[in-house]
Amino acid sequence: MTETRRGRPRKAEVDAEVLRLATELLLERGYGGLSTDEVAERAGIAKTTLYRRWPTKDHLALAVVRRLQDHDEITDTGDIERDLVDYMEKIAAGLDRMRTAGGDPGRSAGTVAELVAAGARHDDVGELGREMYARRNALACRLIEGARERGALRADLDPAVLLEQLAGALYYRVLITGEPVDRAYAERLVATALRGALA
Amino acid sequence: MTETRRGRPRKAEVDAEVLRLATELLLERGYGGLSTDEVAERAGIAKTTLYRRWPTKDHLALAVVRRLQDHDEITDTGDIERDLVDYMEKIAAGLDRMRTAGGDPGRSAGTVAELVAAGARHDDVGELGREMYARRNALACRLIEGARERGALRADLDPAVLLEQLAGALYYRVLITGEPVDRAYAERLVATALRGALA
DNA sequence: CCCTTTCCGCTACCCGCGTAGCGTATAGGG
DNA sequence: CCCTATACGCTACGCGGGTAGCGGAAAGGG
Repeated sequence: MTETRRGRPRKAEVDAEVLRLATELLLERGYGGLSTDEVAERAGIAKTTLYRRWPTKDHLALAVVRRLQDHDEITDTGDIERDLVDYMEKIAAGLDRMRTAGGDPGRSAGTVAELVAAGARHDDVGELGREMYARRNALACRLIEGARERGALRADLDPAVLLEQLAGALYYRVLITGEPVDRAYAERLVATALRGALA
Repeated sequence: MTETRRGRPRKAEVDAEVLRLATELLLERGYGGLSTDEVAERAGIAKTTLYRRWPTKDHLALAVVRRLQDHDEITDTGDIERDLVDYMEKIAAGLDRMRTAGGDPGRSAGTVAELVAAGARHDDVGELGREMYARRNALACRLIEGARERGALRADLDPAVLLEQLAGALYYRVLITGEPVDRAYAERLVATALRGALA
């Protein structure tokens, strides 16, 4: 399984140090303030060395964000409404984690939007991003299916559609309208989705 | 009301011609393929003349898209479910209108994502974009409120939340998961949102 | 011990966005 | 008729992302 390494091995410290510096710049100054030239210079390496590891700035930025997001878990209390509200809040907190230093809470649109665009520019970046979502959504899907099996939710409910309604509304607010996402909104959102709109 | 113009007036044909060329490039090659240098050269004007009218490439691209999108109307048949499905399809069609030439239908993520990012980069671009959405959503809100007043929808329903659920799910698919949006999906989505998830 | 492979740092370069500064053209206002 | 404000075209430049090509360094394999 372990591929035999040929040729001169990479300096191991470089990856960690570059990610550290890139994280610092991204969180401090936002996506536009993250410069590959500056990261390379501060890390004391040649730009070409950086580009050998991350073929574009977009790849580097995604790597940074992945490290910031890899902590999510989902709690299952048996109260589906409460669990979904918690899940929404966790997503919002994750988005908030990549807002610019000094920026208003709930206003992380810049970096998120740039990453979405990055995913559209490079297939592999988009694929990696989608994997992040897929893993998280798989957990949430199980949550919903559990509730459905014990009779709390409609038998014909498609968990994916419900999740898209909920997470979609969140992202719509963050990316498009720019309105903040707080717990009060998460509660209204989940309540509306669960109870439906029909009289 | 009409401000008296001082100084040399702008050449009127330039605006139309630049928008024409920019539209062509944007639809043909996508956001990255739209180059201010090339537009200016093809239009036979100096780059500075272009930048006097649109202060950044992002502003120019938004102007192009606004022209492409200004046709939307909403039909009110009295059947709220059908009207909402139609509305979802109109949004999807609008997104599709700015996909790259030769690209798969439903795969307009690139340009849309870049525009969202552009809105985050420049406050005024974001504001203009939000105005586009606000106008369209105001119409849809009236549709929903009409249905609510005649008793078809819950009295305590917040129209804005319902709209965010629906449009949000659409954009979530287009921007994040990259899955296509067709009429079948619109129907499932609206049905789930209206009937709710609870058993 | 050489050979190949990969990495590294360096310099030099292209491209696209956006700006600065200049001389000139063209309008309205006194 | 001049004055001022604005537009225009031009050249030159700065910045950031990304690539090409070189000489040299560090590993494994025959």
